[in-house]
Amino acid sequence: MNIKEAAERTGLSAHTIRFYERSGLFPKIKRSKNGIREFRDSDVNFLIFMATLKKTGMSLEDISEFTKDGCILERLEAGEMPKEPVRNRLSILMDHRNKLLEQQRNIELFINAVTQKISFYESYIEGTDNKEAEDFKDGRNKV
Amino acid sequence: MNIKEAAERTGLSAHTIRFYERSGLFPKIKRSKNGIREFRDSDVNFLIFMATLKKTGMSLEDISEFTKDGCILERLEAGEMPKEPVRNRLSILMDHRNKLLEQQRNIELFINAVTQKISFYESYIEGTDNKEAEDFKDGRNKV
DNA sequence: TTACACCTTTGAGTTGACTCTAAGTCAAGT
DNA sequence: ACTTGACTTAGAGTCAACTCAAAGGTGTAA
Repeated sequence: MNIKEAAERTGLSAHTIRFYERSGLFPKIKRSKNGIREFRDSDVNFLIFMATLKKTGMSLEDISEFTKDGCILERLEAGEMPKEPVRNRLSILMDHRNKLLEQQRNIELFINAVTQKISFYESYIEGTDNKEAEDFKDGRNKV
Repeated sequence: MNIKEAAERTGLSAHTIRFYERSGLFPKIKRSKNGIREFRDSDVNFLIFMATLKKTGMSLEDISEFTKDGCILERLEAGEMPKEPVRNRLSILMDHRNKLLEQQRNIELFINAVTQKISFYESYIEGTDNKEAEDFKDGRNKV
């Protein structure tokens, strides 16, 4: 498929995909004889995974560290993959998973904080008294 | 307290705090007679709340929309706060909470995806067979 | 009094991540 | 043959969010 369809499927713009390739964020895409990129399903899946790494806060630099050894799976299946790059990927992914778990905890805490603030403002607008809101006003949250 | 201590307590740099004030991200901090910012605990709490909004993905622009009516609580207590700005804050917070809930769902999905990839790479390194890893290799994840 | 460690300002520089422009190629349709 | 709409490149431009620099003020301590 061409870059336009790949863009549609990944939710990235064609511009962005070219920019990513130039920046070494993923292995070079195969070209047709006139130099046009021909995306396979697996390329698109790779892009989608990268985009998800991105969405969950990984920097492009870290992503290119992750992808620098190219498409590992094909070589794994061919039995010609050294273990070192695989270990490298593994440690990047494990670090990222730890970050995600922390993010998950933070989000939960913050949802609670926001919910408290919401119920405080709500009770003000409704003119009702609200125990939670009163607690909230104890000076730790003068906003 | 001075800006240095406020920086330590909030985890922001003094530079960043000045930059935030300049950008209208929070109500101007009171100054001593020689123009030095004097932070109260409530200012620091406000900053921490803002920093958390930031950490959970709110843009500075949206944060300043949130804070543009200044320190509401003081005026609420004095009974001199119109309801409109409170409604405005409420709707910003509710939008943000929705985003957070979505983020929470996405992170969970992605933790699962990463965990699968991790167990695939692990089983490769250990040279063991792994049903999950085999499923994973079905062509949807050629990475 | 001199040194030091703070503080202040404005404006410029940096970084990351796009996003677009200009100038051009190529293939298919009318 | 010509138009249309894809594609290509290198390099420039944009935007958010800092981050720093220069030049100077203030207050305490030896």
